[in-house]
Amino acid sequence: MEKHLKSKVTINRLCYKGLDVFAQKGYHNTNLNDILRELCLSKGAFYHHFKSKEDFFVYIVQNLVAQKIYALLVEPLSAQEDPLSAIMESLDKALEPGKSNELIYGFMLGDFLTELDGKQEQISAYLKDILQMWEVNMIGMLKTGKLDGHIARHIDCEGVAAYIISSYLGMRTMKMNHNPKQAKYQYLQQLRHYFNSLRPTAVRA
Amino acid sequence: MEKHLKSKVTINRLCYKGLDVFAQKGYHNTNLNDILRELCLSKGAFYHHFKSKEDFFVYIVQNLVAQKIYALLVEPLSAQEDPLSAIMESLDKALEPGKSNELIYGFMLGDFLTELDGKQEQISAYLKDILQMWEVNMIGMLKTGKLDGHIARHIDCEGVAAYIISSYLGMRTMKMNHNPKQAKYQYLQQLRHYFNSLRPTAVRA
DNA sequence: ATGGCGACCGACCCGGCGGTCGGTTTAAGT
DNA sequence: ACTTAAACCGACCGCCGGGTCGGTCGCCAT
Repeated sequence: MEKHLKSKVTINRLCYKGLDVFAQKGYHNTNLNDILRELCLSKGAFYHHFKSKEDFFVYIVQNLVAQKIYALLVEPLSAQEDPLSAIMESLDKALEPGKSNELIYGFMLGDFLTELDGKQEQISAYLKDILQMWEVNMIGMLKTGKLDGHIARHIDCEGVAAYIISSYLGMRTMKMNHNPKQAKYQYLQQLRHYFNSLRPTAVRA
Repeated sequence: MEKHLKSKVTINRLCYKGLDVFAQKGYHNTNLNDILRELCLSKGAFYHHFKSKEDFFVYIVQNLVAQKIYALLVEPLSAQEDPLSAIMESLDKALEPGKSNELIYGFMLGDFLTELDGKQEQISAYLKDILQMWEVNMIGMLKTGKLDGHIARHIDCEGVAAYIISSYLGMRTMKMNHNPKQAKYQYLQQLRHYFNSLRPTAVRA
């Protein structure tokens, strides 16, 4: 039974380190040797647990990334009655300069998609699935929010969700070097302006 | 003198095809052989004109991409007195499903940056320069627009510019597969809402 | 103890691709 | 006409990195 445990530990070490390196360098730029050297593991160990580099990556995406996205960005949307406040708060939290510095899960989704779309359709399908999970959930919340009077009736919820996610993903590309603190503040500030334009009282423009 | 001309023609063919392939497949995924085969040129021809793949790429970015960005997204900002209308119109035009289908120059800037940042600092510096040219220009226009009463006085122009560009870049990542017509419409619609929240009359929210 | 199997090792293979280099063609100068 | 150098050719190199494979070690069941 200790065998089984050791296996799990190794797989976990591989995945977390893999996520780290993939997030930093992208899929193609990452080579297994580097990961393995840092973990003091061999090629054999890797290919004992994973079928290929692609298999490895997909495993990471479907487990670590998807879970984190859900916990950070999807699930919190149901916490409040007002969807715009809920979105605001979830993004605020998601942009908190986290523990393992710079591992902002929403961002890397966009990065991977950008890199792999076109080529590697297989993989990007999984990535798109995750993004879509986020999107449809947000749309749903916006729609109920509209019924509850938190959002003006003429607003296109699909468009709003797409716009929010777009700005969130694009922010990473823009503000990579700058200090994250200020970038976050600026971003949330503008988002707040935008949200105000969606409120029922702010109709007529 | 015909020699010189022929050289220019070859360089042009290489660059346009290169831009095309780079935009589709990204920097690392693109290999020179493919480009050369399609153009019926040899390795020798390529390395006669360019020092390396990186040199080639930078040349394309600094010439074709930078010029196009300027013509499409920077220069039009000065065309109107109201910066928000000018930005709106420039993005509208930039998103027009263009001639050589799918060659949306603003997008590929973001794509390249996403792929190359971290690794390839050299190249991404050039990319960032172009983005920044766009950004500072937009900020300038917003500030004069504020003085002219087109924008509310409490608005943070830097934040607005960053937010606009972010949403523009991020939109590509999100809406890659969907029909561009609808995506464009949705995007511009939301941008309009956002812009309304920046107007002086729309203050108080 | 012993057989077996799962975890792991690391030398090796091999294809792809960036880059090189000696050679050939062709246009331009004299 | 002869030279010169440019544009261009394409076989070749060498490295890098994903993937393979025969082998070792040690836990566990019988």
